[in-house]
Amino acid sequence: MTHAQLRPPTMADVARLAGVSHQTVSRVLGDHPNVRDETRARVLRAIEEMGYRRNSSARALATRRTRTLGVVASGTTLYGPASTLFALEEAARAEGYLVSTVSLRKLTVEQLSEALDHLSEGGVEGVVAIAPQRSAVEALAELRRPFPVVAVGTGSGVEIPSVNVDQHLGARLATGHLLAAGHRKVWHLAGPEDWQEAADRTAGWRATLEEAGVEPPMPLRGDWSPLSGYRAGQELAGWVGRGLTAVFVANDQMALGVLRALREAGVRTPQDVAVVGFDDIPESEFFAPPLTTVRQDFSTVGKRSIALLLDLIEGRVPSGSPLVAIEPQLVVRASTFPYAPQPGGTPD
Amino acid sequence: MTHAQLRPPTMADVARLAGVSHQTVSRVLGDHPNVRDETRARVLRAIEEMGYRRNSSARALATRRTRTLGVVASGTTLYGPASTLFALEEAARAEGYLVSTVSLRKLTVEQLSEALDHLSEGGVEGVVAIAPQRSAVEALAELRRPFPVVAVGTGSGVEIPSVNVDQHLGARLATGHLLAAGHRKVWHLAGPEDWQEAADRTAGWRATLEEAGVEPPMPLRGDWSPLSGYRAGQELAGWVGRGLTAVFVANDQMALGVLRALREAGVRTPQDVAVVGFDDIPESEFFAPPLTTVRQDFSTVGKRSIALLLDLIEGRVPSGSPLVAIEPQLVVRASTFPYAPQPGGTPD
DNA sequence: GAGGTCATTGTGAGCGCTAACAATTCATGG
DNA sequence: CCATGAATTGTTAGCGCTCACAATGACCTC
Repeated sequence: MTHAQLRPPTMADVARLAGVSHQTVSRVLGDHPNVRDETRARVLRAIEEMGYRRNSSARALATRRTRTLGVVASGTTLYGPASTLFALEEAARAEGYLVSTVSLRKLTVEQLSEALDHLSEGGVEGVVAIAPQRSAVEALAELRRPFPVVAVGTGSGVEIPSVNVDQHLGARLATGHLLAAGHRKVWHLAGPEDWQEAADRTAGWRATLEEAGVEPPMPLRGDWSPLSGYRAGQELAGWVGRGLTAVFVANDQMALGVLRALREAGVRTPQDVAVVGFDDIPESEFFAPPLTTVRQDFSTVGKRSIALLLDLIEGRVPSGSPLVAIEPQLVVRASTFPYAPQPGGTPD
Repeated sequence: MTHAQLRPPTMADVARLAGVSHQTVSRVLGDHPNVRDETRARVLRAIEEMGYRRNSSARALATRRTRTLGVVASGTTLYGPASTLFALEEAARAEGYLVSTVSLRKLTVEQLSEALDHLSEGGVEGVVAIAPQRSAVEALAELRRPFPVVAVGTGSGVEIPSVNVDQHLGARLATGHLLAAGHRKVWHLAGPEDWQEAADRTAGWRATLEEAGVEPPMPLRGDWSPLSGYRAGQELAGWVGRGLTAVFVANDQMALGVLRALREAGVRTPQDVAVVGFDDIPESEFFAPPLTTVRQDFSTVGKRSIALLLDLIEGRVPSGSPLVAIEPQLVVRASTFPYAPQPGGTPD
């Protein structure tokens, strides 16, 4: 920088230095074709020399486009939401959009409403809501909002465009795997009642058992945390010897708690009881024993969500089906078979 | 909404409906004191009726303030960065700022530079960089940037204002705990060489041993992943019976891998070998056995970082010391003592 | 009742950019 | 050699808001 300035340089300053009009500078910056090479070079040199950066607010005002998207999420320190968030940001950036995030501790209607207001004040053109709680989605549908909203993980049957992993299928993979391994019945530790994904997993588990002609036992319920899994595991341990040989746990963290409870109760996994989780968090492979689980493709979720949102923003007809469902994948490890595959050898 | 409009309503539209000037509307929105109650009510009614929302770009252009902060981070699906990110966003929102995030897969100089450009295009007033790799911070210091930058987790001795958890102290707590428990020597599985936090933890471990008059053994090195911990654990298992009775592992995920490797080698924890981790991820309490570890207060990190950044942006003298160091806390569990505290009873 | 103060409201001028159109230059061919 | 049109550049008018200041009117003081 040649000299410090109080105000950052404007397009007009650059134009003056380059001996052109400000509009020509704008054209160079906008990659407009009709600019002579020599002129373009002169302008670029002036921009470089002054350290000029286009003022985004002025640009947004003139174009009526902020090129910013919003994301509302909760539980962002958990693997699933964090992965989704990451995938969303990456996909948005690839399209030239900036992402502003609001992370909530609890997904109440008020919090959600405040979050949307905050994002709206920030001028976002659209929002992706990672809102897996039914109440939240219903609230979302009611709220008056000046931009399109796409929901993630809300399941089907909602009035809002949404992108989902097929939880029902995931639960069928998990439950079917246990039945195929010879277990007569599969118990279930479900997630919180209000979560659509929890409900879908439970439904998939139930359907698989019923199709096999098995009466589903009463599912236990946790709150996704390892602690709630631990408590449920203590209860499950009481059923060993009375027909319990296999459990489908609605997420990996709770499965971790279940494994600990079983171990403490002297129940061996998988010899006495087989356990399947859901999510495939990075730790699962190193649990005691390594956990069979269901992997979700968050990267695809992110890409599809952003694509859908941009379609809505630009007024295009959505390119995919209105309700996107992404296939999950079963990852088999030692918690369901009496052998331990080598770490690092997990299928991708 | 009474009727759909092609263009969203402007301040002038609201003013017309309320029978005042646009400036009065602006005053109502800005909570300016000198507005008659009756007038304010009339304006608010008009705003409500038209569903008016202030245009953030125009406001930003006129005030020269976007009220947006940027965050650059990598490894955002890991517990530490995700927690920091969450804390940053929450703290910024409390101050009325929006946060735009760029999550990088790898923290190379190019990626970092692109990320800052992207945020700059988005008009951020300042950036927090979660950049724990030394090379990244050095690059950051070099880059020409039109806004202040605060680093997190870069350790001291950097030319950039930064906020850190005192890693050295954390390592001393961990190592000292093992020595106090009667272990003669403490082995160490370090994090990646380029990470300042890894280096600080190693230094703290080394210093503690040397002060106790113990020759530090050669540390092993991992990459934070459970898999690298597993491989290191296999090597460590070979030293059992040759003086190895305690290991300080630089993070919880690697500790998980170590625990599995020891278990598979028939080594009991903590009876044969005691293990301490670092981070206190939510799963640690449910490892086999529950892991003694060092907890970092990410919430404070977030608050201090935002406070520091805002000081810089507003040209204030930073209110705290220029280099903020936050105290970590030892959490003792079963992996270092032959008893298992009840889950849920962990100190906060 | 002239002059002063205060609270309240209005007016005009930008903020820095892009879009639309106008103006200029340049090459080309009849 | 000038008409014709394409390529290139400049001019003007906003985008919707806030800031500084001007104007208005109510109320007080002497």
